[in-house]
Amino acid sequence: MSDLLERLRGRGWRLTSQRRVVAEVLDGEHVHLTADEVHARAVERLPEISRATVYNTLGELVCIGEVLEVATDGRAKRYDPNAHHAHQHLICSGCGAIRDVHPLGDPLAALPEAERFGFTVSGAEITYRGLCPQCSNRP
Amino acid sequence: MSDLLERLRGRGWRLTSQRRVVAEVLDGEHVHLTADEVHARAVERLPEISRATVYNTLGELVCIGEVLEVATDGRAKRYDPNAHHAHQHLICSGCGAIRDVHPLGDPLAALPEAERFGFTVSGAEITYRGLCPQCSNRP
DNA sequence: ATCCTAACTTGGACTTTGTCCAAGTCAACA
DNA sequence: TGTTGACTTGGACAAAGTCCAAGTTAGGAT
Repeated sequence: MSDLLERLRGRGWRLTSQRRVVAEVLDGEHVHLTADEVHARAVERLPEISRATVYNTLGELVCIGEVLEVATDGRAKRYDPNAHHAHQHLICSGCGAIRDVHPLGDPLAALPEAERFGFTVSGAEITYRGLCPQCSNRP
Repeated sequence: MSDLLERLRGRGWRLTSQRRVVAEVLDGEHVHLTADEVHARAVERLPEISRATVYNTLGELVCIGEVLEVATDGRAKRYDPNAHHAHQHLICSGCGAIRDVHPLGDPLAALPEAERFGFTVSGAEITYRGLCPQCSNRP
Protein backbone atom coordinates (compact mmCIF):
# COMPACT_ATOMS: atom_id res chain seq x y z
CA MET A 1 0.00 0.00 0.00
CA SER A 2 0.75 3.57 0.39
CA ASP A 3 4.42 4.39 0.35
CA LEU A 4 2.98 7.78 -0.51
CA LEU A 5 1.97 8.08 3.14
CA GLU A 6 5.51 7.18 4.15
CA ARG A 7 6.92 9.91 1.95
CA LEU A 8 4.52 12.42 3.45
CA ARG A 9 5.52 11.44 6.95
CA GLY A 10 9.13 11.82 5.87
CA ARG A 11 8.39 15.39 4.88
CA GLY A 12 7.08 16.22 8.32
CA TRP A 13 3.39 16.11 7.47
CA ARG A 14 1.06 15.41 10.31
CA LEU A 15 -0.70 12.20 9.32
CA THR A 16 -4.33 13.08 9.88
CA SER A 17 -7.12 10.72 8.95
CA GLN A 18 -8.21 13.20 6.31
CA ARG A 19 -4.86 13.22 4.55
CA ARG A 20 -4.67 9.47 4.82
CA VAL A 21 -8.03 9.10 3.11
CA VAL A 22 -7.19 11.53 0.30
CA ALA A 23 -3.91 9.75 -0.31
CA GLU A 24 -5.68 6.40 -0.34
CA VAL A 25 -8.30 7.59 -2.80
CA LEU A 26 -5.63 8.84 -5.20
CA ASP A 27 -3.40 5.85 -4.73
CA GLY A 28 -6.26 3.39 -4.98
CA GLU A 29 -7.45 3.89 -8.51
CA HIS A 30 -4.97 5.31 -10.95
CA VAL A 31 -7.48 7.39 -12.82
CA HIS A 32 -7.74 11.13 -13.20
CA LEU A 33 -10.26 12.42 -10.70
CA THR A 34 -11.51 15.95 -10.23
CA ALA A 35 -11.31 17.49 -6.77
CA ASP A 36 -15.02 16.90 -6.30
CA GLU A 37 -14.69 13.27 -7.29
CA VAL A 38 -11.87 12.85 -4.82
CA HIS A 39 -14.07 14.46 -2.20
CA ALA A 40 -16.99 12.17 -3.03
CA ARG A 41 -14.83 9.05 -2.65
CA ALA A 42 -13.21 10.41 0.49
CA VAL A 43 -16.62 11.04 2.05
CA GLU A 44 -17.46 7.35 1.63
CA ARG A 45 -14.67 6.52 4.04
CA LEU A 46 -14.73 9.59 6.25
CA PRO A 47 -18.14 11.26 6.11
CA GLU A 48 -17.17 14.51 7.85
CA ILE A 49 -14.27 15.39 5.58
CA SER A 50 -14.73 18.85 4.13
CA ARG A 51 -14.23 20.07 0.62
CA ALA A 52 -11.73 22.63 1.87
CA THR A 53 -9.49 19.94 3.29
CA VAL A 54 -9.59 17.95 0.07
CA TYR A 55 -8.63 21.06 -1.89
CA ASN A 56 -5.88 21.86 0.61
CA THR A 57 -4.45 18.36 0.54
CA LEU A 58 -4.55 18.12 -3.24
CA GLY A 59 -2.83 21.48 -3.50
CA GLU A 60 -0.11 20.36 -1.11
CA LEU A 61 0.40 17.08 -2.94
CA VAL A 62 0.77 18.98 -6.19
CA CYS A 63 3.23 21.41 -4.59
CA ILE A 64 5.55 18.67 -3.43
CA GLY A 65 5.30 16.87 -6.75
CA GLU A 66 3.48 13.74 -5.58
CA VAL A 67 0.48 14.45 -7.80
CA LEU A 68 0.12 16.21 -11.15
CA GLU A 69 -2.53 18.71 -11.99
CA VAL A 70 -3.97 18.12 -15.45
CA ALA A 71 -5.93 20.85 -17.22
CA THR A 72 -7.49 18.95 -20.07
CA ASP A 73 -10.40 21.25 -20.75
CA GLY A 74 -11.62 24.49 -19.30
CA ARG A 75 -13.56 22.58 -16.65
CA ALA A 76 -12.39 21.21 -13.34
CA LYS A 77 -8.74 20.35 -12.88
CA ARG A 78 -7.93 16.66 -12.68
CA TYR A 79 -5.40 15.07 -10.38
CA ASP A 80 -2.98 12.46 -11.60
CA PRO A 81 -1.31 10.33 -8.91
CA ASN A 82 1.13 8.86 -11.42
CA ALA A 83 3.54 11.79 -11.04
CA HIS A 84 6.69 9.70 -10.75
CA HIS A 85 6.41 8.10 -14.18
CA ALA A 86 6.79 10.34 -17.23
CA HIS A 87 3.75 10.05 -19.42
CA GLN A 88 1.30 12.03 -21.51
CA HIS A 89 -2.47 11.92 -21.91
CA LEU A 90 -4.84 10.66 -24.56
CA ILE A 91 -8.39 11.98 -24.27
CA CYS A 92 -11.55 10.82 -25.97
CA SER A 93 -13.36 13.77 -27.53
CA GLY A 94 -16.58 11.81 -27.26
CA CYS A 95 -16.80 10.71 -23.65
CA GLY A 96 -13.86 12.43 -22.00
CA ALA A 97 -12.07 9.23 -21.02
CA ILE A 98 -8.39 9.76 -20.24
CA ARG A 99 -5.55 7.28 -20.72
CA ASP A 100 -1.90 7.60 -19.83
CA VAL A 101 0.28 7.09 -22.89
CA HIS A 102 4.01 6.96 -23.53
CA PRO A 103 5.13 8.62 -26.76
CA LEU A 104 8.61 7.99 -28.13
CA GLY A 105 11.38 10.52 -27.79
CA ASP A 106 11.63 13.75 -25.85
CA PRO A 107 9.09 16.40 -26.83
CA LEU A 108 11.49 19.12 -25.71
CA ALA A 109 13.93 18.04 -28.43
CA ALA A 110 11.39 19.08 -31.08
CA LEU A 111 11.50 22.74 -30.04
CA PRO A 112 14.48 24.44 -31.73
CA GLU A 113 16.42 27.17 -29.98
CA ALA A 114 15.03 29.76 -32.39
CA GLU A 115 11.52 28.87 -31.27
CA ARG A 116 12.23 29.38 -27.58
CA PHE A 117 12.37 33.18 -27.57
CA GLY A 118 14.81 33.32 -24.69
CA PHE A 119 12.61 31.16 -22.45
CA THR A 120 14.22 28.62 -20.16
CA VAL A 121 12.07 25.70 -21.24
CA SER A 122 11.68 23.07 -18.58
CA GLY A 123 8.91 20.73 -19.64
CA ALA A 124 6.28 19.79 -22.16
CA GLU A 125 2.81 18.33 -21.75
CA ILE A 126 1.18 16.61 -24.67
CA THR A 127 -2.56 16.06 -24.94
CA TYR A 128 -3.51 13.66 -27.69
CA ARG A 129 -7.14 13.81 -28.76
CA GLY A 130 -9.24 11.28 -30.56
CA LEU A 131 -12.12 8.85 -30.20
CA CYS A 132 -12.00 5.81 -27.98
CA PRO A 133 -13.08 2.43 -29.44
CA GLN A 134 -16.59 2.73 -28.00
CA CYS A 135 -17.14 6.28 -29.28
CA SER A 136 -15.69 5.39 -32.68
CA ASN A 137 -18.56 2.96 -33.18
CA ARG A 138 -21.15 5.69 -32.80
CA PRO A 139 -21.68 9.04 -34.58
CA MET B 1 -9.60 43.59 -42.86
CA SER B 2 -11.52 40.70 -41.55
CA ASP B 3 -11.87 37.89 -44.04
CA LEU B 4 -13.06 36.11 -40.91
CA LEU B 5 -16.29 38.10 -41.26
CA GLU B 6 -16.52 37.04 -44.89
CA ARG B 7 -16.22 33.40 -43.90
CA LEU B 8 -18.91 33.82 -41.29
CA ARG B 9 -21.24 35.43 -43.80
CA GLY B 10 -20.49 32.53 -46.14
CA ARG B 11 -21.67 30.14 -43.45
CA GLY B 12 -25.01 31.90 -43.20
CA TRP B 13 -24.31 33.78 -39.99
CA ARG B 14 -26.34 36.92 -39.45
CA LEU B 15 -23.76 39.65 -39.26
CA THR B 16 -24.79 41.50 -36.14
CA SER B 17 -22.76 44.36 -34.75
CA GLN B 18 -21.98 42.18 -31.73
CA ARG B 19 -20.48 39.39 -33.78
CA ARG B 20 -18.60 41.88 -35.86
CA VAL B 21 -17.05 43.40 -32.75
CA VAL B 22 -16.07 40.04 -31.25
CA ALA B 23 -14.49 38.99 -34.54
CA GLU B 24 -12.60 42.28 -34.74
CA VAL B 25 -11.31 41.96 -31.21
CA LEU B 26 -9.99 38.47 -31.89
CA ASP B 27 -8.65 39.32 -35.29
CA GLY B 28 -7.10 42.56 -34.13
CA GLU B 29 -4.50 41.37 -31.69
CA HIS B 30 -3.22 37.87 -32.10
CA VAL B 31 -2.90 37.16 -28.42
CA HIS B 32 -4.69 34.67 -26.24
CA LEU B 33 -7.54 36.42 -24.50
CA THR B 34 -9.95 35.03 -21.94
CA ALA B 35 -13.66 35.41 -22.58
CA ASP B 36 -13.79 38.24 -20.07
CA GLU B 37 -10.91 40.03 -21.76
CA VAL B 38 -12.67 39.71 -25.09
CA HIS B 39 -15.78 41.12 -23.47
CA ALA B 40 -13.86 44.05 -21.96
CA ARG B 41 -12.37 44.97 -25.34
CA ALA B 42 -15.71 44.50 -27.07
CA VAL B 43 -17.40 46.82 -24.59
CA GLU B 44 -15.00 49.60 -25.57
CA ARG B 45 -16.47 49.52 -29.05
CA LEU B 46 -20.03 48.50 -28.27
CA PRO B 47 -20.90 49.38 -24.68
CA GLU B 48 -24.14 47.39 -24.45
CA ILE B 49 -22.71 44.05 -25.56
CA SER B 50 -23.47 41.38 -22.98
CA ARG B 51 -21.23 38.71 -21.57
CA ALA B 52 -23.67 36.05 -22.73
CA THR B 53 -23.30 37.14 -26.34
CA VAL B 54 -19.52 37.10 -26.12
CA TYR B 55 -19.65 33.58 -24.70
CA ASN B 56 -22.11 32.50 -27.38
CA THR B 57 -20.06 33.95 -30.20
CA LEU B 58 -16.81 32.51 -28.92
CA GLY B 59 -18.45 29.11 -28.57
CA GLU B 60 -19.74 29.27 -32.13
CA LEU B 61 -16.38 30.36 -33.50
CA VAL B 62 -14.75 27.44 -31.72
CA CYS B 63 -17.39 25.03 -33.09
CA ILE B 64 -16.75 25.98 -36.69
CA GLY B 65 -13.01 25.88 -36.17
CA GLU B 66 -12.25 29.57 -36.65
CA VAL B 67 -10.88 29.92 -33.14
CA LEU B 68 -9.10 27.49 -30.83
CA GLU B 69 -9.89 27.03 -27.19
CA VAL B 70 -6.75 26.74 -25.11
CA ALA B 71 -6.91 25.31 -21.59
CA THR B 72 -3.52 26.19 -20.23
CA ASP B 73 -4.32 26.02 -16.55
CA GLY B 74 -7.40 25.29 -14.54
CA ARG B 75 -8.51 28.90 -14.81
CA ALA B 76 -10.37 30.65 -17.59
CA LYS B 77 -10.19 29.26 -21.11
CA ARG B 78 -8.24 31.33 -23.60
CA TYR B 79 -9.22 31.89 -27.21
CA ASP B 80 -6.68 31.64 -29.99
CA PRO B 81 -7.66 33.26 -33.29
CA ASN B 82 -4.70 31.69 -35.07
CA ALA B 83 -6.59 28.45 -35.72
CA HIS B 84 -5.59 28.11 -39.36
CA HIS B 85 -1.86 27.85 -38.69
CA ALA B 86 -0.60 24.77 -36.87
CA HIS B 87 1.28 25.79 -33.77
CA GLN B 88 1.80 24.93 -30.13
CA HIS B 89 2.11 27.04 -26.99
CA LEU B 90 4.95 28.04 -24.71
CA ILE B 91 3.87 29.37 -21.34
CA CYS B 92 5.85 31.21 -18.70
CA SER B 93 5.37 29.57 -15.30
CA GLY B 94 6.22 32.90 -13.70
CA CYS B 95 3.92 35.45 -15.31
CA GLY B 96 1.63 33.34 -17.48
CA ALA B 97 2.74 34.87 -20.78
CA ILE B 98 1.87 32.72 -23.80
CA ARG B 99 3.76 32.49 -27.09
CA ASP B 100 2.91 30.56 -30.21
CA VAL B 101 5.74 28.20 -31.13
CA HIS B 102 6.41 25.81 -34.00
CA PRO B 103 8.13 22.56 -32.99
CA LEU B 104 9.68 20.34 -35.63
CA GLY B 105 8.00 17.20 -36.85
CA ASP B 106 4.53 15.81 -36.24
CA PRO B 107 3.74 15.07 -32.59
CA LEU B 108 1.31 12.34 -33.67
CA ALA B 109 4.19 10.40 -35.17
CA ALA B 110 5.68 9.96 -31.70
CA LEU B 111 2.71 7.92 -30.48
CA PRO B 112 3.15 4.26 -31.51
CA GLU B 113 0.19 2.13 -32.45
CA ALA B 114 0.62 0.08 -29.29
CA GLU B 115 0.15 3.23 -27.23
CA ARG B 116 -3.14 4.19 -28.88
CA PHE B 117 -5.36 1.57 -27.25
CA GLY B 118 -7.72 1.42 -30.19
CA PHE B 119 -8.35 5.16 -30.19
CA THR B 120 -8.68 7.00 -33.47
CA VAL B 121 -6.14 9.70 -32.67
CA SER B 122 -6.77 12.94 -34.52
CA GLY B 123 -4.61 15.59 -32.96
CA ALA B 124 -2.08 16.59 -30.35
CA GLU B 125 -1.64 19.77 -28.35
CA ILE B 126 1.71 20.50 -26.78
CA THR B 127 2.16 22.93 -23.92
CA TYR B 128 5.77 23.82 -23.29
CA ARG B 129 6.48 25.35 -19.89
CA GLY B 130 9.38 27.44 -18.74
CA LEU B 131 10.44 30.90 -17.66
CA CYS B 132 10.39 33.91 -19.94
CA PRO B 133 13.52 36.10 -20.11
CA GLN B 134 12.10 38.60 -17.61
CA CYS B 135 11.06 35.98 -15.08
CA SER B 136 14.38 34.13 -15.47
CA ASN B 137 16.15 37.19 -14.06
CA ARG B 138 14.20 37.02 -10.82
CA PRO B 139 13.68 34.25 -8.21
C1' DA C 1 -39.47 50.81 -48.95
C1' DT C 2 -41.71 48.04 -45.53
C1' DC C 3 -42.96 43.97 -43.28
C1' DC C 4 -42.16 39.51 -41.07
C1' DT C 5 -40.00 36.18 -38.70
C1' DA C 6 -36.50 33.26 -37.21
C1' DA C 7 -32.25 34.26 -35.40
C1' DC C 8 -29.93 36.86 -32.26
C1' DT C 9 -29.14 39.57 -27.91
C1' DT C 10 -29.96 40.93 -23.24
C1' DG C 11 -29.70 40.90 -18.17
C1' DG C 12 -30.20 38.42 -14.47
C1' DA C 13 -30.54 34.16 -12.03
C1' DC C 14 -28.19 30.11 -11.41
C1' DT C 15 -24.36 26.46 -11.35
C1' DT C 16 -19.76 24.84 -10.95
C1' DT C 17 -15.28 25.20 -9.34
C1' DG C 18 -12.36 27.01 -6.28
C1' DT C 19 -10.54 30.22 -2.34
C1' DC C 20 -10.55 32.27 2.22
C1' DC C 21 -11.19 32.72 7.09
C1' DA C 22 -12.29 32.53 12.11
C1' DA C 23 -13.11 29.12 15.31
C1' DG C 24 -12.58 24.55 16.86
C1' DT C 25 -9.88 20.02 16.96
C1' DC C 26 -6.13 16.91 17.37
C1' DA C 27 -1.27 14.51 16.23
C1' DA C 28 2.91 14.35 17.97
C1' DC C 29 6.41 15.66 20.94
C1' DA C 30 7.93 16.57 25.64
C1' DT D 1 -0.95 13.42 30.12
C1' DG D 2 -0.66 18.06 28.76
C1' DT D 3 0.47 21.46 25.42
C1' DT D 4 0.68 23.65 21.20
C1' DG D 5 0.91 24.73 16.62
C1' DA D 6 -0.62 22.48 12.62
C1' DC D 7 -4.72 20.94 10.69
C1' DT D 8 -9.79 20.81 9.74
C1' DT D 9 -14.36 22.64 9.38
C1' DG D 10 -18.39 25.00 7.45
C1' DG D 11 -19.88 28.77 5.49
C1' DA D 12 -19.25 32.92 2.97
C1' DC D 13 -17.31 34.56 -1.00
C1' DA D 14 -15.34 34.88 -5.85
C1' DA D 15 -14.54 33.64 -10.63
C1' DA D 16 -15.98 31.46 -14.80
C1' DG D 17 -19.54 29.92 -17.34
C1' DT D 18 -24.52 28.43 -18.56
C1' DC D 19 -29.41 29.08 -19.17
C1' DC D 20 -33.69 31.31 -20.13
C1' DA D 21 -37.73 34.32 -20.99
C1' DA D 22 -38.45 38.53 -23.08
C1' DG D 23 -37.12 41.94 -26.29
C1' DT D 24 -34.67 43.33 -30.70
C1' DT D 25 -33.15 43.05 -35.42
C1' DA D 26 -30.87 41.34 -40.03
C1' DG D 27 -32.10 40.16 -44.15
C1' DG D 28 -35.24 37.75 -47.30
C1' DA D 29 -40.01 38.28 -49.04
C1' DT D 30 -43.51 41.36 -50.67
